[in-house]
Amino acid sequence: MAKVALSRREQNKAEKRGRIIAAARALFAHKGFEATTTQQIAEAAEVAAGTLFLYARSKDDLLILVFREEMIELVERAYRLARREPALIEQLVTYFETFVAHHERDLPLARALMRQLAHVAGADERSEVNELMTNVLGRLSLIIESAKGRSQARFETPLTPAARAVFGVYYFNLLSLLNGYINREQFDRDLRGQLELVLRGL
Amino acid sequence: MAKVALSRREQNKAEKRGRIIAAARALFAHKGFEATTTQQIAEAAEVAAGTLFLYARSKDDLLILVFREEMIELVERAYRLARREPALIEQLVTYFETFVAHHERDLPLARALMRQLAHVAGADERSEVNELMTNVLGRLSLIIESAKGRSQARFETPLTPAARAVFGVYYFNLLSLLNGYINREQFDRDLRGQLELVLRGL
DNA sequence: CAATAAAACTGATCATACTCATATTTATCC
DNA sequence: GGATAAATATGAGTATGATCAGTTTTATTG
Repeated sequence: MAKVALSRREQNKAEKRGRIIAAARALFAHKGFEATTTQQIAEAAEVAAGTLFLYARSKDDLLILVFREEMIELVERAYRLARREPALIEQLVTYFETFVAHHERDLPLARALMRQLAHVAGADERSEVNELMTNVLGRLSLIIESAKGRSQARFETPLTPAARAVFGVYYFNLLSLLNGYINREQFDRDLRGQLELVLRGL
Repeated sequence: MAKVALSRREQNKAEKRGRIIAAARALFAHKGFEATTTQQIAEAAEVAAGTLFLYARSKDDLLILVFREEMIELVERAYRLARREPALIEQLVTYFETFVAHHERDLPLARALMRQLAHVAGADERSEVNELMTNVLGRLSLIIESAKGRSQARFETPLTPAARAVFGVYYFNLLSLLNGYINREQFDRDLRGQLELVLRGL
């Protein structure tokens, strides 16, 4: 921990930020995203209504604030679990299923979060989301790279495009799940089937 | 045209609907989606503020109203253009590039539209969006199926999963473009590279 | 055609995300 | 440590998407 010499100001800000995130997380989980008002979050965090918008550009932005650390841990865990699998297809399935299992705890909220991730507002938000995506795609690249060593992927396969293609497949299926076009069972089947297809080629 | 025997009521509704769509389209194009108020649309369409919400459940929903027919034609045109190509990879690239060329005329609006398509509100909207997606994916399936006949795709490749996988790849790249992570040139390169990858397998 | 019912429309009203002029708190300087 | 500047917080105010009780228009019935 390199948390030395936090000035009074920085302490207060960090503390307030923490209260806001905690309040937002609790209310979103309890009442849902739309049903939660920014007033309620402000009250629960014991800050004024306007203060909220010094820490998040918008209500939507609160979602990113709330989920950022959570997502970083999730990606880490998904990667750890995926690495234990011997076959590339299982690694990919495990990686993505770990995400979905997490999202399944609160599908409406995950839906709101995905909406926000897919519609970044400005430069600041873009770089935040980009950081997260880089993390997710980076792990995917590592998984694919290691599969090359086990002869489960061609050596010529470029890692970044491969990771992005595979993620695209996952993402579209996730949207189908979150928007109620398919259920979890179908999602599992579809994802696996499509990933197999991508590994083999059409 | 099977437009026989429109009752007075149906006539009025169709006319009003048309005015609302036209007004919304014009204002969105001219001032952008966020900067356009529902009041302005109502005024331009010469209906009361509340009437708007009898034709669209929400402001966001107006986007779907505005773009539905447009999208149907676009898919048709993209399919026609794609069929002229001899190679599967070129067919896919052409199909998707036709979409993007259309979206490029107004990127912010396309971004708003994609956001809405990815976040359907209720059952009615879901079926509307579903209809559109079925159309898009259906054409994709046809393209892939015909490639089987030319030995550019395996016979065993299941069409629907293949179409969905390929679309997923496109969709994720489209989001990157719309959110400003990449520019058009990069998009073109990335899309082609990733589609080639999916055709060959990893 | 008058009476009744059903559908469609209206616009004042409401709820709430977000702003901004003002006040308060914290840091800096001599 | 008092004065000044900078950063942060406040909450009343604003803009606007959405609602809904009341009105108007259209259809139906006898």
